[in-house]
Amino acid sequence: MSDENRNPSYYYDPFQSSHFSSTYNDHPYMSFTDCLHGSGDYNSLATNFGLSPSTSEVLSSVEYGHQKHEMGGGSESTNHNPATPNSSISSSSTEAGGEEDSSKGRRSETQLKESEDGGESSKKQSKSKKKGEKREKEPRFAFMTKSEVDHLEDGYRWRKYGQKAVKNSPYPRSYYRCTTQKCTVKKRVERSFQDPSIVITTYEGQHNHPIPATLRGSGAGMFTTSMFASPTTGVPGYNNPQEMMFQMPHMMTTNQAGTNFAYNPQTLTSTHHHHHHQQYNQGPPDYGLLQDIVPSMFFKQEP
DNA sequence: CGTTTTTGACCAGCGC
DNA sequence: GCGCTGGTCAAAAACG
Repeated sequence: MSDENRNPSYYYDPFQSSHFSSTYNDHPYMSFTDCLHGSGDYNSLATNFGLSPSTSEVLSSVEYGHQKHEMGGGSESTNHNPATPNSSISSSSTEAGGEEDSSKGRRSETQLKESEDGGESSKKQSKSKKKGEKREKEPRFAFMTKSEVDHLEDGYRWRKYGQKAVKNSPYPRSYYRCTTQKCTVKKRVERSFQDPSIVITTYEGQHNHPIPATLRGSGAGMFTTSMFASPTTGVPGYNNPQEMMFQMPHMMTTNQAGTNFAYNPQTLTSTHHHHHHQQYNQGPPDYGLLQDIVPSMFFKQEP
């Protein structure tokens, strides 16, 4: 049931409201139209990105788990004039229940606390990781999308392994896992508790396998993206979600030829062009959609 | 019949 | 230590 209600709403809401306030757990959250916690890795990110647009529009995204860039000067004065008045989303955000949560300036330690079993309890069959080997905190990446469907289609196969209710939110959060056995990538999907039209997708980990050739020429998953190297320079300690946000795009931050705000869906289909043998993380990778999408919302201003 | 979803139980971390 | 919250497991159900 539930066919793919592709409801591509092209809404662009670059930092409109700037008061980021909540902190979900330790994950920095953003306000309505802004962003929220993020995670994931570049590969998956890009890959996933490739398909998101087809289903809906990405509003913003965040990534952390790698090195930290100090953007400084972020300044919360996001009064950057919404270039697009259509940001209907934000309009409602004005009140939307007036829930801004306690904007506790708590520092968000973006750490994936996943400690494994503490001590060998009696049970604990599955997961034979008892070697004191801690779970590695893999990078995560999250982005917001305006979509009617919770689960966005990407080129990968996911198996839902859990669902939990989100506090203060009528919408539950779903946990997915890549069906590929070697793949440890997890995906978390939830709908914004303030803007039901927005879904928040969070990827965690990186795919160690190619995208299943399930979708035939549908325009999904064409990014093999092995670009972007992951420096992993220690764990970041963001203080403000803002910082985090600006950080995420650091991959394309390099300069992005001029922050073009054009997020043409067509880019999607015309991405497979450069098919050389250079599959290394180095070199000028084609950012593909990322270039179109991300920058538009992340670079509201220039340093 | 294999696979995915559903769903409650379970577990780990944090705050009190 | 207890209770809350978030995340995962796993058995059964649902799905193809």
